[in-house]
Amino acid sequence: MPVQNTEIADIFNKVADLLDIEAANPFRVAAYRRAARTFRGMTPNAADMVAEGRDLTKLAGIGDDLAEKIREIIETGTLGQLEALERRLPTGLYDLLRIPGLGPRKVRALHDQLGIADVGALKRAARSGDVRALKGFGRKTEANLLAAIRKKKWGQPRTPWHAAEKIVQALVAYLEADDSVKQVCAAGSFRRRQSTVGDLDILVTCRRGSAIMAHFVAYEDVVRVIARGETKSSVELRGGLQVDLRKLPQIGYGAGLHYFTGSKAHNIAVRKRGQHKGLKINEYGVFDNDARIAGRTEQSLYDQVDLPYIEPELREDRGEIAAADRNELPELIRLADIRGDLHVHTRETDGQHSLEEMAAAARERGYAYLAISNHSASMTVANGLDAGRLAKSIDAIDALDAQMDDFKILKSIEVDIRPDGTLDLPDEILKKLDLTICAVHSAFDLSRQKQTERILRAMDSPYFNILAHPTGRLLNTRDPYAVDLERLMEAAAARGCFMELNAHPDRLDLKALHCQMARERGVKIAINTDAHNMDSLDHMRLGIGEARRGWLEAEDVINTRPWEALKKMLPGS
DNA sequence: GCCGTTTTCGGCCCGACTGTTTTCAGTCG
Repeated sequence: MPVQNTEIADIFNKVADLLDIEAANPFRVAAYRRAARTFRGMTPNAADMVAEGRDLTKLAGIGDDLAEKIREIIETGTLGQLEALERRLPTGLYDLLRIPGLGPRKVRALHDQLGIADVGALKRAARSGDVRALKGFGRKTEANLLAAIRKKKWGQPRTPWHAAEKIVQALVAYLEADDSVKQVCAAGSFRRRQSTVGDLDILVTCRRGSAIMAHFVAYEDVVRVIARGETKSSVELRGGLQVDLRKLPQIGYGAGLHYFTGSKAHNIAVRKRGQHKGLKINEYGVFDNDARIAGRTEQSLYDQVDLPYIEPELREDRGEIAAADRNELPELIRLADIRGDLHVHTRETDGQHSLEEMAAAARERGYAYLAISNHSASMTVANGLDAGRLAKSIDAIDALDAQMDDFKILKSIEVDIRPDGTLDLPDEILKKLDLTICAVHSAFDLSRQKQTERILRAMDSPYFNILAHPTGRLLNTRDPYAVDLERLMEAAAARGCFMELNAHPDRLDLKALHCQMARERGVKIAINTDAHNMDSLDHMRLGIGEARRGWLEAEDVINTRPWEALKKMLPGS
């Protein structure tokens, strides 16, 4: 398998970490981190770009030197510079850097003066009181380090967006209950709708003399106050999530909201744009010399740098600023654009509710249609349907559908793609369906090439319509299987089939970056919930969030269309 | 190490809070 972009990013991040500890020029360190970020957020494979002879220095933050290092990584799988660094410094220092409160300077002091090379050694030194004796350290630092090690805080998994949303709702309601509070808003990666969030950034504006920080740290779920100041406080909640509260002046609310929404890369790009115009942009406003000229709203800030408003979901410095400059920002899809769900299960297999109940629940949500897509036979653990049971299910759907005049129930199946690339049910029964969802549920560990060929072969079937959860990832649980998505997308575009954005909170698969890739290649997406019960139909909004991060417009999504229009897009109709 | 609306050299985004400090470095976002 060719070297992946994420591997290049990892190597550059490691180089940056070790150079940082060696106290190299901080801008040199930043250059490696910026390059790492470029590769983590890029869809074309750098290895392919090199093979095609494309110029890597056209990429943001890549100059001659880094381009050469990228070529070395692609050819050898490693970087001599990193190996040299790792000969000088123990690799256990990577873990030390991840401990909150330890940055490159302190890690270096621990290593040089106490010979500490890993977390275990730090723990022993802190317990014996050696750490507090170092210049720049003290009793409190030592105690904080021990506490952090004990809680393994640095390895904590990120919180899924939907779990963060529950926490946000409760906390926002609590803050709003304080009479002095005027506005409350959750910013950060939560507002950008990232599928997982590392911490929460809550912003407030208050009346004069507010005691909001005291109110905040008194919240019942707070287990630890990390920092408490006039305008900023940080706490840890039960469950480990860190929440930062910032108090903003009303006059700079928009600038603060922009700043704390991020992403960091987007902010830097916008601020640089301001610099070119002689303006200073910070969390308090837009300043011309010392005069504030904008910042009450986000719009006023974008106005000053001659850009239209950019939706939070797009603020990743992945082309949105250039697109805004050309006035070519996408008009992002909204929940109200969705007309039906094409992937739900019933009690017939592993769902919790009946066909009638699921249809009624879909109708309640204002949908015009619902496709019943139960599992196929080889999913024995889910009581998958064989041809006989599917035929009966088809009759039941037809019977119920006949009773409805303003709602359509569609006959579908989530048919397994077998390891050899054949579909799990015969064509004779598949042809009786309105559409099919095709899915990989087994043999996740095939080589990248075999997995890709397996799915490509399945796509050859005239009854292949939608590829379900195309990478199989489960957030915080299972990595995506190895597959060449670019080839799959090219094939999907050529064969007129579609890819799913599975809105299940642990899947969100395709992820945003891949949605953007599909859009660029003209592959349309179906956003489906994979609901196994009525309530889960509401996961659609999670899918919409991910789709918006992936630049999708209503036009790019097939289930924004009336059924008659969608039907015409399916092969064979 | 990158990069150019003043630059091929000399800049590089910016501010709050903590802890260890008598005026600030380090960390964090």
